[in-house]
Order: sequence, then structure tokens, then C-alpha cells
Amino acid sequence: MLEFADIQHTDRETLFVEVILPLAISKNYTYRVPFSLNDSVFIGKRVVVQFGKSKLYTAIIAAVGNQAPEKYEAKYLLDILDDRPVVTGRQLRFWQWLADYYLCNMGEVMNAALPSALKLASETKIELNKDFQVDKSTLHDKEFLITEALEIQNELTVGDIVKLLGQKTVMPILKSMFEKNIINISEEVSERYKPRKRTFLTLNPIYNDPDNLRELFPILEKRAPKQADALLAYIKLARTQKTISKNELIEESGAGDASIRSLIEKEILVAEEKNVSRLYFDEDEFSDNFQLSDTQEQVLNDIKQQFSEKDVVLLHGVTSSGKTQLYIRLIEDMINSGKQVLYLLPEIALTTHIIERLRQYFGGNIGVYHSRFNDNERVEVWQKVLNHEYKVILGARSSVFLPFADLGLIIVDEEHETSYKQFDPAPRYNARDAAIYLGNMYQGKVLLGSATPSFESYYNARTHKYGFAELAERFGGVELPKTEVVSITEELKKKTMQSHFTSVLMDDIKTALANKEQVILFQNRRGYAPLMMCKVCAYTPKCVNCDVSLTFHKSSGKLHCHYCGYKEEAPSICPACGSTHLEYKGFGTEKVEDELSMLLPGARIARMDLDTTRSRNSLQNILNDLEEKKIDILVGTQMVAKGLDFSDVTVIGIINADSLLKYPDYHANERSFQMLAQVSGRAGRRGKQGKVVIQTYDPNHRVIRQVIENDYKDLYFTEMEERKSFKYPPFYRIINLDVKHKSQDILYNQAEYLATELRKNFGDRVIGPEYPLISRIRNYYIKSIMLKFERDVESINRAKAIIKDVITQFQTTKLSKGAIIQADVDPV
DNA sequence: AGCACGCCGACT
DNA sequence: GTCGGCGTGCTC
Repeated sequence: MLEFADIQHTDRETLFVEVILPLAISKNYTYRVPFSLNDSVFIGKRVVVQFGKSKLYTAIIAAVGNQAPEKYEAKYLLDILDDRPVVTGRQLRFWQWLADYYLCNMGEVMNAALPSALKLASETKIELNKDFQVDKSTLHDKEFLITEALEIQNELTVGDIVKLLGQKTVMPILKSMFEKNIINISEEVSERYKPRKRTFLTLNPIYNDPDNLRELFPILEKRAPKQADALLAYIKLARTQKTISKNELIEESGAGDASIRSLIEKEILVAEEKNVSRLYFDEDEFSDNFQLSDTQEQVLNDIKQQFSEKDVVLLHGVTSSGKTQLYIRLIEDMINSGKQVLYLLPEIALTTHIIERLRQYFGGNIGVYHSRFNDNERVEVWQKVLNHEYKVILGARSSVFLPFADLGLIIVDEEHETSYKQFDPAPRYNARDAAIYLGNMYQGKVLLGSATPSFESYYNARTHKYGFAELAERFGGVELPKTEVVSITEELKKKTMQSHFTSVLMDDIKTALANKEQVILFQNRRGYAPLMMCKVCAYTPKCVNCDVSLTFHKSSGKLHCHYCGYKEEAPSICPACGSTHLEYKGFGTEKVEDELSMLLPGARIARMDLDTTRSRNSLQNILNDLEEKKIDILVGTQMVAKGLDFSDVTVIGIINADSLLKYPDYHANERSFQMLAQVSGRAGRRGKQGKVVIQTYDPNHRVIRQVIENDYKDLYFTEMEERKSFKYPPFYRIINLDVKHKSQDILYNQAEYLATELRKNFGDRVIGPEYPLISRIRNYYIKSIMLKFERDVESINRAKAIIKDVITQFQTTKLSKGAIIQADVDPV
């Protein structure tokens, strides 16, 4: 802490800083800089400030000035945490853009951007005042309890005391105890980042002389064979890597810690303790160069060519076309020109072999960043990006926030993935879109890659806003899967259906099983049956919160709401008329699994949907089982489509394509279509051509017809061909708004009000709030409004201004403190 | 986000 | 009467 005298008795200029606090508040706050820190204030450094009554926060300096605020007395800055800024000016501009674009506060962006180890918040610590003896008999019960606890524990946090007393409001008690001098209350901030230490071993230089080494071995082998083993292992390791840690040696040699310690005592090995990175990297040189196929080579040149004119290029490459190899070439080019590369992947893909594959190529140059890393690891990556130690970052969506110095290229793989969008806490950003802006800030290039590009990106490519490149064949000449459309109606007529399975699909499944190959069946509904209905009075159980019918789950025996999670016991008699004739309509994955196991008793069937993957490791377990061929048939929802590499799946069955293709809403239809294409892309690997069986009641559906007419080529590919000529409606940009409030009535008014305001400007482009249903999550009712535009930036900005205005109105009217929780726009 | 203040109902 | 609930407003 600084002394009062320090401030008063210097005659230098008084500085003020504006800081970003890691809170959901709309303004930056101004603090006065003590003279002692005048030389060290700098934009982007972290500082400690007191905000509110007692809390200390880590804030980021956003601006420095010398103008004293007029309306209030600024508090002093308490401390500066960094010698050098941890956040660059460019990052701060990126944060500002993100906050504006996604309608949130800078503090919220800061929370998402900084690894939490860099944001220390204070812990309120309570201790006994040792200079003061209390007469315990004068204390109230609660005060007595706290005093007793402190005598044993020395130090408690506010949280501890809440638990101790079993009541929520403890501050008044603490306050009075502080005033009575019984306790001390202190706020402490502590650095949470701790470097990791490791012992490294080197051979005593004497033994670099082979003669000395040769003398040593027989002695060791006789007296201490374990030590000899260890030494041998060391020499073996030293051939392939520069540094050898103690742990590695123990693992390699099978010798114990003791043997290695005696080697150190005998001065054969030299131990040295070093701060070590928590991040794995090996020093292996890049593996032998692979060869690009002619097609790949062409496409690579095509992309480079387009980068000379366009900042963003969309690469549409069918599954297994070798996109990653193109990425590697582009990354190599960037590294050679000294620039950094950001390689974005959806969360789920980061668990796979991609990381390993890239590490092989780029060794210590590559950093991996995602949310499963612990905080210390994340800070290390952050620092290494800041210090230019990493040239390539492989990461999930949050890696767009890393402090790049010179970003030359961003690759967004699986560009269409919805997991690039953050939903729950603000900022509700889409990393793909943010990456495009980021690329622009650094004057770098952005490559969007996907086997099933999102429709927005595809549109942008088609209108020449983005460049476009195509990889239309699979790498290594593997054939694309053959697609067969089967009419359920026909098979019903011929009476060849078995439960939900056509004879065609059944035969294919049986053939696959006979060949020890695997099958994936896709049914985009979980549960057993999505609807229960009384045969007599047509009563359907509905969710008490949301306006949807409840889905029957056989595993729980309950009716579930898929919107809000509400559950109730499935009735055995109709609650409306008392009839016992209740029937289940439609079917979900549970039922498919159920019926299939009756038809194919020998097959090992597993199910993959939200219900079976809810617990931590279950998804991984299912994938492992599939990999190890412990599963013959996997029944699943859209989850089975998500970029997973299944080894021996040769047959994909779409149980009912109509459920995907008949949404009333154009956008939902697009998404379903994409899903269909993604699922189909999973068929056939490792030299085997796959087969996709699409079951439908409606073989005349546009999409289905197209599959047939296009000679069973890759489904998505043909659809995209179709779209080139814009036979189908133009693409919309959408603003999605979710309004939430605890009271249903107020929510309704708010949603109506917002919609009315927007309608004044945009008329019938505003959809809702009647469109989707009110849903209820925890204590909040949520209602969605949608705004559709033909692509027109000016309208979007106007709409955003109106939305911002309404948000402020909501915040300032006492009537309703509901918030617009989401406002999401396509990239501009 | 915290935390205080103020208003209300329900308990020793 | 006060304890504790919750809504509202403020924090440089």
C-alpha cells in the first residue's frame, strides 16, 4: 500500500485511468493513479482496484488520461500486476467490436477472453483481532459461534461463515463484530498461476567419452543392475530427444526413483530443476513430407491464388478429401514467412487424433488451447503467444481471444459447426464470425473449411464476397458412398416392412453384420415416442411450462419435456376422460433401439443421444466401444453426425428422412438438410465404399428427388450445385432475440413491445413473438423473436440500434427488469 | 457481480 | 417486534 505522503509531496502530473472491470456493467470506471505508479501505467496492463464497498478486482487499463472526473472523487489504483501489458491494444479493439456486435458489455467479453488465473478476485478473509480480548459471555449466540470457529481455524472466508451459521445474510453480523473490534476483515488478492517444476537429467560430461562409459557399465551391471538399466535407457532416450526428465527415465527404464537417485549421487547423471511447461510438446522433427495428390495440389494453388484477392476463402471439401493436409501446407507457408496461425476446431474435434497429427508436423511451434485445459496451462499458452513462442495455435472457440502479434492466417475447420457459437453466458459470440473480423484486424487471411458448409458462408462465397474452392473427391481414390432411396409407402403396400425398417435397410444391415462391419442408424428424435394420445378423447399430455407435447421415455417410464426438462409420471389412464386406451405416436431412438434388438437378437446395439451421453465419460465410452468394435449398430440422433471418425461403418440408415425435410421453417429445413448430408458423409472408410439408405414416405420430395437425379453423388454437393443458380429462396440474415423474465405476463408484454418497435421499421420481416413457444428454463420464461432480412447491412445496424434502445428502456423502467438475453447476427 | 437499503410477510 | 425474503439501485 502506498503512503499518503507519497501522493501529496510530489508535484508531478496527476493521471487517471479508465479500467474494464470483469463484471456485467456497461461503463468503464475511472481511477486515480498514485504518483509512484505514474511511470508504469500502460494500456493493457492488469491493475488491482477496489470497486464498491470492499471488493477488490483485477481490471484492465483501457485508457490513460490526465483529466480529473468532475462528478465524483476517483478512488486510487491500488496496484499494477504486470510489467508488460497482457492484453494488446488490438485485442482491446477486438473486445470492443465483439461487445458492440453481440450487444454485451466489455466486462463480459473480458471474462470470456482472459483465462481466469489472470483475473484474480479478492477473497474476504475474517480473522480474530488479537489485540482485543473479548468477554465471551457478552456475545450473542452467532457472534460466539464465529469467535469459537476462528479460535480453531484462525481464518475464515465469508462463504465459510454462511455455511457455519446456516444463513444467507452474514454481513450485518460481521460488520457489527468488526465495529466492536472483535474481528479483522481483510481483502486479499493472490496470484493463482503457479509454474510447474520438473527434474531434468543430463549425463555427466565425463561420460561423453565412450571409453569412460565403457568402463562404467560392467561395474554397474554387477553391483547395481537396475542402475545399469536406467543408464542404458537414458542413452537410448538421448538419441531421440534433447531433454530427458526424471519421470520419463523412470518410465522408460522401469527402474525406481532410488536407482536414479544413486546415479545422481555417484555423479553419473546430473540433476537440474527447471520450470517446465505444463503443455506437452515433443522435440521430434516434422515427419517425412507427405505428397499431395494432383487435385489437392491444384486446390491449394487455387486457394493461394484467391487469397491474393479475397480475405476469406471457403473450402468445400467432401469428407475424407484430405483438407487437413492442405491446412498443413498453408500453415507451413505462414510459419516460413514468420507469421502466426490460428487453427480453430469445434470443441469435440479437439479430442481426436488431429492434435497429434499436427504436433507431429509442427513440434514445439504449436500450442493447444481449449476449455478442458486447466487454468495454469491456459495462462502458459497465453504467455507463449504473447512472447511469439508459439507460431501455431490449435484451439476451440475461445482461442480467438489470444494475444496474437502477427496473425497471418486463421483456419476455421468444420466452419458450419454450431459449437462455435457460445450460448450461455454473454458474450454470445460465434468464433467463426469473430475470426473473420479478427483476420481483418490483422490483415490476415481466413480459410473456412467444411464438408457441409453453412448456408451463410456458402452464400457469401457464391456472391463473391468470399473466395471459393472445392475438393470434390476423396483422398486416395475412395469412392463416395452410394445412396439408395427407399419408399416406405411402397414397402408398406408390399408388406415388407419390419417395424420401422424397410427390407432394403434390413438386408443391408444383415450384410454388414455378416461382414463384421458396422452400421449407424439415424433418427433425429430421442426418447421412445414424441406424443402420447388418448384414443377416445384425443387428449395429449403437455408440458406445464411450455406449449409442447411430452415425449415418453421408456427408460425412465416418464413423460419428458424436451424444452425445459420437466418430467412427470406417464399416466396409465387418460387424465381427461379416464379411458385406458392410450397410444404412443411417432418414434424416437429408444424405440428404434428396442425394436431392432427384437428383430436382430444377436447384434450388439448401442444408442447415442442426449440421454445416453449425459454423464461425463459416456460419450467417450460409446466412441471407444465403437472403435474397438464392441458395437455393431449405433442408433443415434444428430450427435452421430458430428465430425466423428468411425472406422468400419459401411452402412448408414436414415430411418425417416421426412422428419428432417418437412419443417415449416426455411432455416430449420436448411439445418436438417445439412444434418442429412453430414450423417451420409460418415459412410465408408478405409478403402470400402459405403452405402446410405434413406427411408422416406415421400420419394418426390425435392431433396430426395435430387439425390436420385444426381446419380447418387454426395448429397450435400448436389444440393450446393443446385443452389449456385439460386433456384431456391435467397438467404436471409437473421437476428435472433430471446427475451426472458421471471413473470410470464411481463415477459409477454416485453416481447410484444420489442416486436412492435421493430415492426415499425421492418414490418413483416419481424417474426414472432408468437412464432416459437414460450419455454421455461429454471425460473425464467423465455420467448424468441426473429428478424429476417435479405442481406442488407444497413437494416441490420438500424435494427441493432433499436434493440439497444429497447434494452436500455427495459433496464430503466421499473415495471420490468427483464433482459434481452440474446441478440445474434450473421457476419457483416 | 456484490452489497446496501427498503419494503413486506411470518415467526421466535 | 425482528428475521429474512426479495426488488432496486449503485459502484469510479
